[in-house]
Amino acid sequence: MNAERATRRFFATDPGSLAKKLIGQTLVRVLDDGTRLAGIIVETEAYLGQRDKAAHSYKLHRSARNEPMYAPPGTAYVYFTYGMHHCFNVVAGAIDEPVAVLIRALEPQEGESLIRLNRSRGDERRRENLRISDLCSGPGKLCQALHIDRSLNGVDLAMDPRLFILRTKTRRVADTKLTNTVRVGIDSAGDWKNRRLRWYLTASPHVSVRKGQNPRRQPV
DNA sequence: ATGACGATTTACT
DNA sequence: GTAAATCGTCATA
Repeated sequence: MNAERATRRFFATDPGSLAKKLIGQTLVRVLDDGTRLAGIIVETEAYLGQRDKAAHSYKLHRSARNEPMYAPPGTAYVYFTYGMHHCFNVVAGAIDEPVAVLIRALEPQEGESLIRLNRSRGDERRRENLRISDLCSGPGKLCQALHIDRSLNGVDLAMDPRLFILRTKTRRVADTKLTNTVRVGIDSAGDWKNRRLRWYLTASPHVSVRKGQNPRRQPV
């Protein structure tokens, strides 16, 4: 209802603002066979570029890996980490300004059965036991769930048929429904690890980690 | 050429 | 709580 594909203009803002705007919007992945997988974005983190010690683009570092961060806003930056996981970012700001928003968690919306299969690694027992809140509750999990890998690195989210953001124009999640806290997994970022550049939908059970709470012990 | 490490996830003690 | 899995990237030589 009243949903439109996000255009370049939507992404052309500072990463903190985009991180907040993205909460509540829908991430859509269309597979080559036309299958559609989607989820509502419930958790994001902003990476501020040149001055941000936790960003891949700290001090304007530029390499083959993070090249998409220098591309126009609305570009996908997908990278491979820990030898086994992918992370998906939305490039923000302006061209040659390497800032981005990491998408950290989704509430599954379309294609749950295939998402469940993607997350089960061929283990039927595991597929049955996965809770809905385990499907996309982390940056690596949601990439595995929606088949997002380096083949989508650098694509234009405003134009590419395989990956885009569906934006509900008349709705926007109120700040009062969001928790704003420190980013996850950036322990070596010095004082930047204390900056509150992470946002999540406070009431959502699909968030990756909560302050002082082990996600594995969350009730169904 | 080599070694350390990572914007993570999972299983296990 | 701790540790393993697993490999591309980066800094150093």
